[in-house]
Amino acid sequence: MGSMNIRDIARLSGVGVSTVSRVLNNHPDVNAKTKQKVLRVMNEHNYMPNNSARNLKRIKSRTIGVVVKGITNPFFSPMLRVIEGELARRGYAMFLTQADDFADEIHIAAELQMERRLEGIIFLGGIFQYSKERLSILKVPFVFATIQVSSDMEGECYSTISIDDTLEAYRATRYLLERGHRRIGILAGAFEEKSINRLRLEGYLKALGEYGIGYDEHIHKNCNFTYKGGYEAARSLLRETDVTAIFAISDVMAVGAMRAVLEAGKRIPEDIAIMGFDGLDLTEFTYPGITTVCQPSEQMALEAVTTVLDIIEQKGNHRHSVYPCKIIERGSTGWTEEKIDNGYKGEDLDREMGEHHDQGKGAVAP
Amino acid sequence: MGSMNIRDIARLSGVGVSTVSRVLNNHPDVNAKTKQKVLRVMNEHNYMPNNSARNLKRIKSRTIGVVVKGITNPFFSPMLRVIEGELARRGYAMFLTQADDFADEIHIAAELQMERRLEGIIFLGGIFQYSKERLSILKVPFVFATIQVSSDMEGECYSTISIDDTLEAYRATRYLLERGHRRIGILAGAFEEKSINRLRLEGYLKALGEYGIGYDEHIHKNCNFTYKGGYEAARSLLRETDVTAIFAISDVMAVGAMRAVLEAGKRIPEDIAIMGFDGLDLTEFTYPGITTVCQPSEQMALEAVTTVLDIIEQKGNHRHSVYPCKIIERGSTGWTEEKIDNGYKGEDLDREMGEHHDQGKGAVAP
DNA sequence: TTGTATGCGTTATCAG
DNA sequence: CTGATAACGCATACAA
Repeated sequence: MGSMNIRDIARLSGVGVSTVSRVLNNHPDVNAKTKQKVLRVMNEHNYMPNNSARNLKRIKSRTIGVVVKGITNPFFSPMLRVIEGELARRGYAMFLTQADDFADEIHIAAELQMERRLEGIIFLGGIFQYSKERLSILKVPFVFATIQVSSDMEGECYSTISIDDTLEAYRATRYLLERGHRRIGILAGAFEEKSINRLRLEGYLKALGEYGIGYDEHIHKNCNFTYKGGYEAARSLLRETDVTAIFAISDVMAVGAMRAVLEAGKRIPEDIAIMGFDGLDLTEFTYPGITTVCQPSEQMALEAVTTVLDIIEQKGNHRHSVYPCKIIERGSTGWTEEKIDNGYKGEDLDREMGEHHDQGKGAVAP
Repeated sequence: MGSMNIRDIARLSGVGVSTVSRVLNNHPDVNAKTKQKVLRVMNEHNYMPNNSARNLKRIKSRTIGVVVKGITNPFFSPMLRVIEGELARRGYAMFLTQADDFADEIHIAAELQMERRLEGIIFLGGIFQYSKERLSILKVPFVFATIQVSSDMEGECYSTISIDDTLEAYRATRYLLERGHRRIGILAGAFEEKSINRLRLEGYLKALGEYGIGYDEHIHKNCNFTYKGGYEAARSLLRETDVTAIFAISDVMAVGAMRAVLEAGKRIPEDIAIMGFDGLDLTEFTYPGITTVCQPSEQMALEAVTTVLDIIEQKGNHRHSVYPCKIIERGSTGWTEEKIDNGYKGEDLDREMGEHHDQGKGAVAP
């Protein structure tokens, strides 16, 4: 048992294979009694249909593929929960796949659409520019979430759900400028790179420009998106420059930067203010909390599902949604955080952002 | 094009289908020139072999399935990197699958072994007890990593790679006791539950017992494994009790607890000491750093691969490895952390733990 | 309502 | 080194 096939089940149940197949696929027109018998035999031998064979024949699967670039990125966790939930609500299954940092997510999606007979694809994260030819291998509707995609393909061939990285970085920088900061260090990736790095840097520069402040390469630290990257970049910023504020273009780096500042004996926000980006729940639980540009990630996840399913079900066309972020003010930029006795300080955030209580899940099993 | 099959390629290349198949699978005995021609045709029409069909026929796939319970758990990120790297080095592919919190990972694995013709399975996280019957549906060698598994099946039927949760929690608690703490609050799950919760709680109680201290339900806070869970539990601990130390059985909770303590105006470690568990890299970048029971997760990941491949390749038998943890001392329990001018404080840790620089990867794309 | 026969795209077997 | 052909396990059209 275990390596039973549909024919074995048919024989043992005294029916034909097509009847077994019908039971398997919940076809309506099969005698209730026959169905029970077949199900019992299946259970007794714990029969398990072969997915490869099914997918080989099947035309539609009511399955949406989700290709995540860097599945361990904490930013995606709540989004995945929302996507799976909403897909289930509308009667679709989610097939989740991880793409490594240097993997070709389009190729992965292309293989998947065939293998799993996907009816749609949602990309989370990934690169910025795809050629028309590359995208053309995708035969089912697809949407890019959380990235602004540019390609030479007609915009009507796919959807995007994103934020305006430049605008939001601009707003974050203005936030600091308006509170008197003039020397604002920035932790980001290389300037040349076409990516969120670039876009957010442009917003930063635009805001500075409005205050008559030019680009200063000394206070732009090029670092990777890790705690350690933020820590080291902030350290050299403190050692070599006279910044009064640090803008980290990801919350993870902001956490590392915070460590560097406190370790150096400086106060936050009195000596150095810190601004993050993304809205990870971790930023609410550092001390002080980190002011951050919060992306409405769960709304965006919902929109990704709605968009792709609407197209599949012919209820809509490809569209390009841009969501506004919200600066969540916390102690790292001088906001007075409510204290322990005033009740749970996170309630406001919860109300704004919807349920995201299980974010930042720790080691459950290890 | 795009929906070409092996027969089309064969026809266009002027060869037989089996030759195309040989090219596809890198068989040695195919004329170099023929091979080039076939490859060219494949490329021109960007042919993509159908995985379902391949898996339907194939006997072996040189693929190891990795079933992760809670893939967004930061504890697993570095392990996955190690597993994939080591598998690749030995010529195997990794097929990564996520299992939801309440999903049946054994069932998922069973489907997968058939669908992908897996040659072995590695479980990361998951439940504690499996029945013999349930495990019997797995036909290929499998190992459980990071959990102690108990089942009524013979121990020779699978491998385990784990830590001694009870012993390590005992050591952590002793560490606090030896530094003078007598009122040590603990953040953990329900006592009844058979899980790491239970095991770690037992270690905690054993250490207390050796100092003549009994169980006090008031200072055992039952909370989920999130920042928020740790935060809220620690808050009520501070409000209702007189603890001088808090032992969080996961680092994520320790971070939340730290916030609660600082927010309440208490000092760490002078007023309240904090001990974590797991060894997440985040604990190095809070301020103060969090003393934690560091699991050798990357070594364990390596051992998981070695074990399962050795069995597959008949070089070894199932074994049960238990790895010792190491208490990484940091500021949260009074350890004097090196300051910014003394060079990068993480170097020692790096040397001990091997390469894990890319842990805690943040928002790369969003 | 049920059974039979065919083919999905590939690999394995065997014969050349 | 290469080609023809029979499975793999299932879903579906069609026949009963």
